[in-house]
Amino acid sequence: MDTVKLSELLFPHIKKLPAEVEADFPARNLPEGAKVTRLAPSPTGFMHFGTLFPALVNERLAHQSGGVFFLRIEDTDAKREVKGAEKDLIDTLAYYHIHFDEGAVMGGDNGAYGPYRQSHRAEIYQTFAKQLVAEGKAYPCFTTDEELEALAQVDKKAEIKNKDWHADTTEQKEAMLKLRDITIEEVEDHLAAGHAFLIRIKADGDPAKKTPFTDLIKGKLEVPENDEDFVLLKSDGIPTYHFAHAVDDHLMGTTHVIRGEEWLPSLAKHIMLFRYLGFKMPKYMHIAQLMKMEGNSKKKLSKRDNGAALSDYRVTGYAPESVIEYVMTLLNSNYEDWRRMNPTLPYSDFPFSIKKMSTSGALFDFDKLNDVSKNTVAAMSAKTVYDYTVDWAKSYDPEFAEVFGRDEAYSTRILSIGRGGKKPRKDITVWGDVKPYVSLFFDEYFAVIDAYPENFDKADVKAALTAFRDTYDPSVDNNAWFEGLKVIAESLGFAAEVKAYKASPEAYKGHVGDISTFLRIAVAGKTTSPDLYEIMQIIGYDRVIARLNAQIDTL
RNA sequence: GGCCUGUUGGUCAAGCGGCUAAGACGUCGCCCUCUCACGGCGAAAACAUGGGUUCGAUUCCCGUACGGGUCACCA
Repeated sequence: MDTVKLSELLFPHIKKLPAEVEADFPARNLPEGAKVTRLAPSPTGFMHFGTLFPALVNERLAHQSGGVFFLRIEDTDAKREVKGAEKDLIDTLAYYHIHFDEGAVMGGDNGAYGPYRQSHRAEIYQTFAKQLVAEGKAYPCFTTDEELEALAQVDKKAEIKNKDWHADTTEQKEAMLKLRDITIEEVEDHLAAGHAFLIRIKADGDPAKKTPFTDLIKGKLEVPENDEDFVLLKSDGIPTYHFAHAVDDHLMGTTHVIRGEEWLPSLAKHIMLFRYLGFKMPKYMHIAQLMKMEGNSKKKLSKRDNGAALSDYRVTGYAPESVIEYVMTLLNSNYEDWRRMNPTLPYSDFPFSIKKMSTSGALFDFDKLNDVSKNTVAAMSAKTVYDYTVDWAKSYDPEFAEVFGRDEAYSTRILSIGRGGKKPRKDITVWGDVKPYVSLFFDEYFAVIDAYPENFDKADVKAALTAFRDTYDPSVDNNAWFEGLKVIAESLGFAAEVKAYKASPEAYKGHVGDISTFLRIAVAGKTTSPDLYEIMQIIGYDRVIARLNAQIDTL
């Protein structure tokens, strides 16, 4: 068999030699230890939570080492491609502030190792495929799936669909092996008849033999050799994942391949490919999948699952920082300790360690995410929270966006209550929490929701509100203000100190805290609110008096 | 089913042959406190299982059980 002739027959249009292609992709000039990583998603669906894992690990490892992080779109399957998925991918990654040094950008490429969309690299793959055919390491296959299945008397598609796997029969194996025996004459006939063909690798492995392999996360593994003549080039001339991975990551100079552990079983194929092609293998890290609870068992978090779509987090109003922060806690077990020590540093200052990565899949935990988010938002400036909230509300609550965004200084002042310092308030988990929290500051939303406690005489409530109205001086400080409340309390037969009341409750009608509750209901509309003094300072004297009067009139 | 891989409290997770087996979230209790939100203290709660190896196993080895992944002209 003249394999060189065969390769010319199959790829007459490929004139370049592999060496010439190599010349177009020179080795990267990077300092010692710099890692080159990539995110290589396929545009077959919308970004989901799990995608953030490899994205962040790739990004951290590259940038932490002074290396390069690039985006490659693996659009090799036209059938499964989802319209808009690529845009969603690029937009979402930008929304989460995941920055690429090079790669696919909206409408084109940025970088010297492109094209970064695999659909645009057909000739590159074909150059290497041609070489493999010429070297007798790969061969054309004109047999269709249907013919193959008929030959082996199995319906592989049904098996896949029903998850009903059977060991390959000897008939199947023999049928597969026979495909290798195609002759030049047969190829010429097929080509003359215009038949489509695909390229298969001629596997020389023995699955009984194991190759030791070290994964940077999983540690030492045993990989059985590959004996499957898997497809390199599909009949449309576009490669499968395996072949594209080997060619691209070689040419693009990827030093570390970081991907989900679902790729582990394909490792044998990749080892074989790098060997056949004479490429040096990159280092591999297979990271565990994110799981969710389904009934009593863990399941892979898939695209359709509730909470899986990254866009959901945006809609619900989680800050991108919160989501990233949560992912970091899942990725590196010592991240939370570091965060406690460094509450204000950006997450990118964290010394990310491969060693601290979990080998098994974590279960998504909303409670934990919410807690992380609360802390993340609490550490933001009032201005940042304001900007995020208005921006979010514009899409999901336009009326509130208008009201809250009307006076930035005013709204920011509200958000400043209890912000900063050692023990900041943590009222906001998602942007949707802002509205109920701040509504009392806006006349369009203000309403007296809670009733006055029933164990008090309405007359006392009215007297307290009246006394406060008549003495309220917004110019005094918080302490003086509260002293004023105590005076009112005593004048109405309430204890000025809670302790005094508790010591002898029968001696008083109530205590100063009760007086403040009356006020709180009248001015804030409910029994729970941030610091009342601050509220009054912000809403202003006139509004305080108006609200008091409205209550005094109805009591 | 074959192959690969994993198993520490409800969840995440330290641990790397000798510990009263960290910590975080959640739950519960107490304290602080003019409400709320913080904050502080405390409680309940775990090494899947059976064999080895060893003076000694959560840690090393083998089996079992139970998870997970994968087995396409999908990635």
